[in-house]
Formats: sequence, C-alpha cells, structure tokens
Amino acid sequence: MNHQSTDGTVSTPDIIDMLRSAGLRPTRQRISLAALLFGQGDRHTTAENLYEEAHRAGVRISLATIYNALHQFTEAGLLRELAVDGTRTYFDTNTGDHQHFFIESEGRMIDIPAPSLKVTGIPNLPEGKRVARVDVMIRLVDE
Amino acid sequence: MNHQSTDGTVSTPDIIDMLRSAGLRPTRQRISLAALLFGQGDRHTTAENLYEEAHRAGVRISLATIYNALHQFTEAGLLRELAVDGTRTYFDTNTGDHQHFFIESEGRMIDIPAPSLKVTGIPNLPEGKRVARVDVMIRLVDE
DNA sequence: ATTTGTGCAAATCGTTTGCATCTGA
DNA sequence: TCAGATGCAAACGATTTGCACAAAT
Repeated sequence: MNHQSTDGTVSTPDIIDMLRSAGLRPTRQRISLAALLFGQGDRHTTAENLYEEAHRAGVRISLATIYNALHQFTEAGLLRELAVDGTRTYFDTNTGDHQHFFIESEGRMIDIPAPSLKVTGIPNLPEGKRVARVDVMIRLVDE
Repeated sequence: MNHQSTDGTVSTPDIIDMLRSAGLRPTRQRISLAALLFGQGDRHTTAENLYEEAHRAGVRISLATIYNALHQFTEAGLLRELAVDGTRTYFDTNTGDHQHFFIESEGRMIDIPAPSLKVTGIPNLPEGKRVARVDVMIRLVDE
C-alpha cells in the first residue's frame, strides 16, 4: 500500500506499481505526473500549476490530460480534492486524515496533522446520512 | 443592528434601513433581492438560484446585477460566502458564528450552530498571520 | 488486435466586465 | 443634476468534451 520510501522519493518501478494497483495503465504521462506529485513529500497543487511544472521539467503533456489524470488519481484514492475558493480546484497528495491552514494572500495551504486538531460536538445527522468527510479550513490573513 | 422581526419576515422599510446602514442605495433590485434573501429565515443560495427565484417572483433583474448585489451584500457583512465544491459559490444569510453539514447528493447545506460544535488543538500559526475564519464542512452521503 | 489514453481545439459553465442607459438622492 | 446602479452582451478563466491519432496490453 505504501509506495514511498522513507526519504520521500519514489522510484519509477514503484510509481508503475502504484498506478497498476490503482487500476491505471502506467503511461508515460501518468508516470511523469505521479513522479512530480508523489516524489517530494506532501503537496497541494492545481492543474495549471502542475501543467507549468511538468513543462518546466521537460514533460510533454497537455492540460486536458492533466485534468484527466488528476481526476483519475482522485477516484483511485491517490489524491484528495480540496474546495478552497470557488475559482481553482486544489489537489492534495496527502490522503490521510488531516486538515489545513489556508493563507489567503498566497493561495497556499499548510497541513495540520489530524492528531492535534479535533472537531467535537457534531449534532445528530439527518436521517439516513453518514459522514463522508470532515473538512476544516482555517483561513489566515496578515496580522 | 437587527433588522428582522421575530417571525422571520422583514418589512420593506426595514430592508431599506438595512441597505442604507450598509452604505448601499436602496434600489428596486436590491430591495427585492434583500426581501428574498432575508425575508424567510436563514438560507444558502447561489446566484443562478436567486435569479430564477426572483424571476418566478416577477422581479425584473439581470444576472449581472444579482452577482453585483451578492458581492456588495457580502462586503457589507450581510452575507457570508461559502466555498463548497469549486463549481458554484454559495451565499449564506447567516453571518454569525456557525458551521455546516453539506449533503452531497442534494447540494444542500444545513447550519450547525456554533455553541455545539468546537474545533480544538489548532497549532501555532505561521509568523505574522492571524485567523480570519474557521470553516468546518461536514460532508454527508447516503447511508 | 483491441482497448485505453492522449492531444488539440472547440464547447461549456459560472462569473466578471465594458459601456450606454437609467434612477435615486 | 449627477454619482451611482442597472442591463446587456461580450469577455473571461477554469474545466470538460469530441474526436482523430498514438500507445499499452
């Protein structure tokens, strides 16, 4: 299940593995994207952002393919989608239980590990529903 | 400060008052929108949604004006903007301290009053930042 | 050989903007 | 009167889609 080594890097064979076990064909583009996404610890990125990064790294890939890949990765449970401000969609490589600071001035997010942050006093849920996820976003501005 | 009577209705003079004290000219369109928004207790709505509702109610108003008004109301502190899913922007007539259930299947939100729900264990903030707002969104799916 | 993925450009969706016209103070 | 508001249509940015071509099994 864990495809990352302790130093935060991921080797190509491991990436191919990760994609295969997610039921995704390890194509050149997906391998490149996965390497960028999972090769350097937890990160939060947007499609456009990743597109530029890929091009800077010399990877030939279209924006449409990036969107496809990000959604496929999300469905496969490799990424988590974050709603922040209604304009762009962020993707988080950390799919574990955690929350976020959001720095409005920079459009940047910082992870808050789950153990420290707690949400208590959730009222009874409406009939026939269950909690899919609890999202906490702590919005920060300059002092 | 409080422009609503206890039964949740708002009279036209009160709406005009509300707009004036918010520094907004009480135009025909803004009065109509404010009546729809604040005339029936707390609600969560989108621009498109409000546009249809206004037209059903026989109010002549353009979508652009709705967007303008929603943003002006938000800046004036009469509304709160909610980021839910990156596609549409929701506006909440309840500007007090509270949080939300979000029912994914219906795209509908339910208020959670502040006193019951608590977020604890917030880590130290980055240097020079302060908390602007803590948003909690509890996403619900069918059981 | 067959299935699946990719790239491109056009289409779509929610939202914003420019500008001529109206309206409230 | 005249700053401020409105409506319309065109512009916009992010995202999705249709389809011919290419790559993976």
